[in-house]
Amino acid sequence: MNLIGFLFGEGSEVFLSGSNGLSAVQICGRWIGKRIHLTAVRVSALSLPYPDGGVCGASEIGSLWHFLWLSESFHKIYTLSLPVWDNLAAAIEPWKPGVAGKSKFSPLTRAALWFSLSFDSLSLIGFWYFSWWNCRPIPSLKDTDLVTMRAAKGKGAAKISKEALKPVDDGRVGKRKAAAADDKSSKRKARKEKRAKKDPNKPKRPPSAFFVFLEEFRKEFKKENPNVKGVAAVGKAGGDKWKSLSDAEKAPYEAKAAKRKAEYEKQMKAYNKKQESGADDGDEESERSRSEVNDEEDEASGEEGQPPEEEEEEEVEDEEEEEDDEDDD
DNA sequence: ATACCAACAATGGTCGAA
DNA sequence: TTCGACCATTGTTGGTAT
Repeated sequence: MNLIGFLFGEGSEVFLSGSNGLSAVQICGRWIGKRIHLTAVRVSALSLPYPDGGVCGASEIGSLWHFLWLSESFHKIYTLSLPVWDNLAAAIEPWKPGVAGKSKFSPLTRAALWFSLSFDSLSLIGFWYFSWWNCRPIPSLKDTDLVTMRAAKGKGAAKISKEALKPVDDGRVGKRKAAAADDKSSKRKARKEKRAKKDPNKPKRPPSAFFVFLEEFRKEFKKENPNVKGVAAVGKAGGDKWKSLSDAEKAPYEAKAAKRKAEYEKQMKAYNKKQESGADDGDEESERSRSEVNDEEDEASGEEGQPPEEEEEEEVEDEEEEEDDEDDD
């Protein structure tokens, strides 16, 4: 477990973050999302004042949490229902530091009390304590600050900014619309570059069940709406119709899609084989590929081709490196 | 190991750039 | 005139991040 960093809670939700910008973190084998992490960043970036004065950094909280973690009962905490928390909170309310006249114990005493409890109870109380502690409002910090903070860390800055600024309703449509609002020229450029290096011989991806359905739906739609020519309208209507279909109604399309997928995998197998043998030969490549184009169908149906004698890992690696370089842009 | 995200499959009219 | 991006949709895939 290397994620131990910082824990706090908010209502019934539980947040945990590593100290170094994890976008997804693991809690007892469960993965939680980036949104959670953002909130954690928000708090951890501020240094947390102890209720009794002094400042507690994320690493120190991490140590405390690490102890709690050792009890291996966090999963229980995570799944406990709210009433349990309410009861717990009420039970140790008098301990709450900062509540005038109610703080019976010094931090040291409190710690001793905690240690005297069973591990499970300790975890519960510890969790509640940190939750209460860290959930105070932070009105001065906005999502845009998170972007700045993350940008200062360098890696992953762009991603976080996107996430942070994403509208509450983050459906696919919104995402794509947001993307469309980006700098179009640069995007176009990037796409152009990518397409330029695309291999025209590479088999096209098979249609998903929805696309199989769309093939039929377009015909229907055309019949019913001969005047509507834009693809957007068909796409939208098709999407709506698809959502209204039952699983049983979708089944035949899914079956077709599965079939197409199987074909695609076959073709890809042949294609990859060809790529490998192409990389093998260097100068002979053009000659070979010419003959192989003719044999393509044969190859796709019956795999008789000889496997390459030696693996040309270097060449493959070079290709990968090139792609990586471009991706860096 | 897992989450997350962008790209990509098809379609045809429209528009801008070269 | 030609070429390519864009519009909209859902599901899948491959790559990347952690």
